[in-house]
Order: sequence, then structure tokens, then C-alpha cells
Amino acid sequence: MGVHDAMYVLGGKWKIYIITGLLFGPMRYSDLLRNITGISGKVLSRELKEMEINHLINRTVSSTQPVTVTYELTEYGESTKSIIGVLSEWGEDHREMIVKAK
Amino acid sequence: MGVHDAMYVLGGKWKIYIITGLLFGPMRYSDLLRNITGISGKVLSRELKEMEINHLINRTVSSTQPVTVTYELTEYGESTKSIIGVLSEWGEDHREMIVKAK
DNA sequence: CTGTATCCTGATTGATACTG
DNA sequence: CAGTATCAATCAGGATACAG
Repeated sequence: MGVHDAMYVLGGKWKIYIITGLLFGPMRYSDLLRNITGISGKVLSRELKEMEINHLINRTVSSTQPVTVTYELTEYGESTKSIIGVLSEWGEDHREMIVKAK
Repeated sequence: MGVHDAMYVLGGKWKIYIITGLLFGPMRYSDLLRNITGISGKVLSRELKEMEINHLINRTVSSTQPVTVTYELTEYGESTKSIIGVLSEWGEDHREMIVKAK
């Protein structure tokens, strides 16, 4: 089942939000940290590493002083736009249905 | 952002799989338990309860002996088909890209 | 059968300090 | 700036027993 594969790569609490952040262009580590509410540096590092291994994102180091690191979606990562798009659309269409169950 | 709302309702490890299970018709508690590999009874109960509060599913009790309980998607729950569909399609299209990063 | 209650363990996380 | 290491705290999950 393809759903399992998708969940393996995109599942968990943060990956969707990281991709959303990168959807409009490359971002630096600190930008992502500021942009994604609630995530900690440790978790962001780990998630980015996994996503790099999975070829969703590229990591680029600029040898400036101090060092800057930017992350951007690969072509493969961009292909998740369809998923984010549907999620976003569905969420907006059904906002009034949401009940705080947790 | 609609993505957050969608993630609130559908996020976590199991909801997508529960919905997938119910996509072809109502199922009983024990059927879901058998059908969804890895989930425990305790967690299934909790997830179903949350999904019921969120109006994704209906719970029907038949006063037979012993009691049987069936769960089925509401119309609202059915509307997530679009999401499952895209996830499944994406997963199948990109299966060869998946690397075991965790 | 369909759950709930309890206990217990391992994984996940946050905070902090630290490195290059 | 971009992380890593460490430790303490929290939480999620499994197993079991039990109730309706």
C-alpha cells in the first residue's frame, strides 16, 4: 500500500510543517527554527537529517563567517506539493468541523 | 493555515490507517484491531473515541449477545478520501526513492 | 465482544551547556 | 550560526486483568 510509504517519509509531527516552510524557497536552519512554532533545535536537526537521507531536501553549507546552512526542497521534495495542497484545502474547507478532542 | 487543522484531525500515527480500513465499509472493533498491524486495543479505543468526537466516524452499538460495535465513516470522514488518495498515489509513484533513515 | 484501569518500560522531548 | 551532548522529565505504548 502506497499510504504506508508516504507515511514513512512524511509521517511524524513535523515533516509536513518543514516542507511547508520550504515551499516558497530555501531557508536557513535558524529561519526554520523561528518559523515552525513549537519545534526545538534538537528535533529540527534530527528531522532535517532524516529528510536529507530521504532525498526530500538538499543541505548547502556556505563557508562564510559565521557559517550559514540553507535547506531547500529537491525536485522529489517539491513533488509533495500535491499532498500539502490537498491537506491545506481540506483543512480550510472543514475548519468549522474541528472539535478539540485532545 | 489549513494544514494545521488537517494535521490536528488526521495527525498522529494511526488515524490515516483507521480511515483507510473504513474506506470500503463499516468495520467492527475487533476487525479493525486485526486489520491494522501494530496497533493495540488501548490505542485503537482512544483513537476511535477522538475520531468520533471529531465527527469523522459514527459508532453503532448492536444489543446482540455479545455486544457488537461497528464504526463507519461519516460523510465528513468520507471527504478525507481525497487526502488518502493523494497519499497513496504519491507513495506508489515514489516507492523507489524511499530510504530507511530511521 | 468491546472496551477500561493499572502498572510498567522504553522512547521522545526540552533545557542547558558546549563545540567548530 | 548551526548544530551536538547530556541529563532530567514527560509521554506513549504494551501487557494484563477485569467490567458490562
